[in-house]
Amino acid sequence: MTALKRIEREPLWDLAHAQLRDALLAGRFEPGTVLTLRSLAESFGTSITPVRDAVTRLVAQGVLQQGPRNSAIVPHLSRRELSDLTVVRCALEGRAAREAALHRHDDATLRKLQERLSTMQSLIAARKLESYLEHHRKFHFGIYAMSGIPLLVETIENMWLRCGPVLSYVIPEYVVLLKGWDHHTAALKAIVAGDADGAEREIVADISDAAHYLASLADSTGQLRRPSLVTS
Amino acid sequence: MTALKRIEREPLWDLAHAQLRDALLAGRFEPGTVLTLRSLAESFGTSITPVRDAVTRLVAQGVLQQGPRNSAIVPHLSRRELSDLTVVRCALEGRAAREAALHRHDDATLRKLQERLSTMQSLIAARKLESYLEHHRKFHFGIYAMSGIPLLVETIENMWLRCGPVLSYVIPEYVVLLKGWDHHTAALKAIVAGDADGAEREIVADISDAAHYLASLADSTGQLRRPSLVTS
DNA sequence: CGACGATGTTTGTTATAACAAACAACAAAA
DNA sequence: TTTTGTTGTTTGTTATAACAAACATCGTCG
Repeated sequence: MTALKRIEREPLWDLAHAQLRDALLAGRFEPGTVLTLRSLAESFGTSITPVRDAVTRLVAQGVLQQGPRNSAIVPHLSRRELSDLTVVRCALEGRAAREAALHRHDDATLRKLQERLSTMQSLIAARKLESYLEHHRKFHFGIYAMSGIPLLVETIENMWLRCGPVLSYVIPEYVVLLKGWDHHTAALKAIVAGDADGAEREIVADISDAAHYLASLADSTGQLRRPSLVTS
Repeated sequence: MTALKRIEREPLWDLAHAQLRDALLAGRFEPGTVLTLRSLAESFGTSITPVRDAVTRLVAQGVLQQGPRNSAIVPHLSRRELSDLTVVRCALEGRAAREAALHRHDDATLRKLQERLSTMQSLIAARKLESYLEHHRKFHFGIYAMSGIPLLVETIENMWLRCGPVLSYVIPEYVVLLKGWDHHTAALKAIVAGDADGAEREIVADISDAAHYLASLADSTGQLRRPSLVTS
């Protein structure tokens, strides 16, 4: 058999899962929207079976909330839930930064992160905020990957998914207002220096500051909503 | 409307999910076993559709590992994975204990935990180790619930599910060998006293000690296996 | 005797239909 | 006008069948 094909084709529900996940993370669904299986199936051009698998998986991950009749609704994020999320994220991501600082790393990976950091700063200066988000995410997870603990990275990713929409439409204006990159450079510097306490402190400060800014935007009911949403 | 019926009937896949979850946690499946949808469906007396939902959910939670052809296999736990699990658990559960110590609590809940603690000690003395496990779990989660952060409790529960089988057949003989209840009483005492540092330290020590004991039981390949399993 | 290939079986994937519960709309009665 | 009962629609749930890929079995050829 000459076939080295290694087909490794992905199932339909995996595609649906990825698409839904990205849409949620990008904030393309209004919080409170009920996602019906048949409408999703129609938009994907498949049967309801694959989208049911995808939605089941997303609900299990906590990305989607399950409504009254086991319907999947894209979750609102209250100030309280954001606060809880912040506690868990600080524990997890702070620990990841600490573990990263305790290891010795290749120069290549360190240089890559530093390059990303400088491109992030130039993106801020140029007000290219759409592409900043992606770099922001990759910088954080680049640090977390340096912990060498896949389970930790996976759990952190789960938490990001839960607060994804809120981050997506608030971080850009936050980062241009504040001096947010401060903690990023400090954290990376601490990791390079092997300063575990400093790395954890800076990452926790980065998360806490952003969360504090977000919490100040909540309305009277404690709900966090998209501030402007200038739909093109 | 006289109807107070509150039907609240659970779907079949929810029952299958709960049964599988409990079986995993109790260690009734040998690690490495492939769970086929049709055989599970037959044992549950249902179609494959509900069990597919349940398995999908368990895989999404990381409780089950997905094998080569997207088949679900009950995961082996290597020494390395146990180590990673321990890091995450310490970060999470230590934080939960810390948060619990920072709050003021009802006397009722505190007394309930203390009662559970004394029954645990008497169970150890009487060598009733099967029922000890359940109390052990409820004591820990009783503390974590006192953090007042449901997301934190939920995430911790997820981690317990991942190492469930190993704990189930090792903890009993561990707890009778060592003076394991020491950390439990110390942690609860610290929480009552509002000593956040002490509460975190004791819970972390409890987890670390048990993990260290488990790691010493790994075979040459780094796999953790059921030590004796005296099947009745 | 050993290796290669055909064939049947197993197993996850997907589509479809039938079903039940919940919601919405409308009409009729108090 | 308000309330109530009925009906039609929506939507998640479950079963079943068809399908494709992977694995096992076994026969045939070298």
